[in-house]
Amino acid sequence: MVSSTTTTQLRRGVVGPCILALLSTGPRYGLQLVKELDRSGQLLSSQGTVYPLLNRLHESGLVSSYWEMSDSERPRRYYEITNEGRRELDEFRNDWAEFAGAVNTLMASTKAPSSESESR
Amino acid sequence: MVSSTTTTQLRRGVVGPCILALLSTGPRYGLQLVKELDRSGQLLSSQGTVYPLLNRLHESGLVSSYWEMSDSERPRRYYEITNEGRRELDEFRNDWAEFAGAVNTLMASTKAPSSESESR
DNA sequence: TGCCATACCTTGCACGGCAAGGTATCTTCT
DNA sequence: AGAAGATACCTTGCCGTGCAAGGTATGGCA
Repeated sequence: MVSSTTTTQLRRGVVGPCILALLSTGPRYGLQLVKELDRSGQLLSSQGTVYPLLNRLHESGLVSSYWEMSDSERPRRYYEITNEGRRELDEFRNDWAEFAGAVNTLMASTKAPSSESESR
Repeated sequence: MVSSTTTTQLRRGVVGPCILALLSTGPRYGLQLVKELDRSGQLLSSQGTVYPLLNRLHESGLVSSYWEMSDSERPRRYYEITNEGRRELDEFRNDWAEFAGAVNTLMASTKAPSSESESR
């Protein structure tokens, strides 16, 4: 609040699941995730978020990783979602839907009067 | 993540605006806000969130307050939204819509295949 | 040789929600 | 009268997470 970074606060607890979501469609390496998240709207602003996060996800067993050594490119560390990761992701989708629904409801129900015909 | 309190993280940056939203329909006192938020879904779990938050909102000039002394009831401190508070609230609504939209898009676009017909 | 881009990673800060604890007053029950 | 509970206020200290800033290494290109 007040701070310029309203969205930074909103991101809390969301970036991890977003990464899981991306990984659920296929493996990626760190920088790639940064770029994709960056492109997906306001979901990320720095590498300093992603690498520690990937470590945490790894330690929690939600993702696994492997190095890909090519002799023509930088070595890359790819991450893959695990089954447990998929379970977490599903759970998040539920939590998120419920939470966002609650916020939307509150925001809508307190909105300036125009022609209310609220249900609920 | 991993922690039992996924929603706690989601609440970050949202509770303040929710309070502003409630206040935008009329003044309330602390405990009342706690109860209303509690009832509005998963938006709050403790008084320890609300009172410090109200202080911050007050210091930032987003709300004002006055004491209501009744000889038949506990003294209550009522909070009212200020014009600046309304501005903040509007801004939040935009930020939130955009952010939630980004999350929803990502979550939807990575969802299990059933019969994709993505636009965008 | 120097420089940029790509890739990895760490450190320390700041912020906000939360549990736990604390005070005071009024009512109700025994 | 004394205890218990409800209602109202408030503070303190912890913890997780995102972020800026900084740091390393290697390949390509001029």
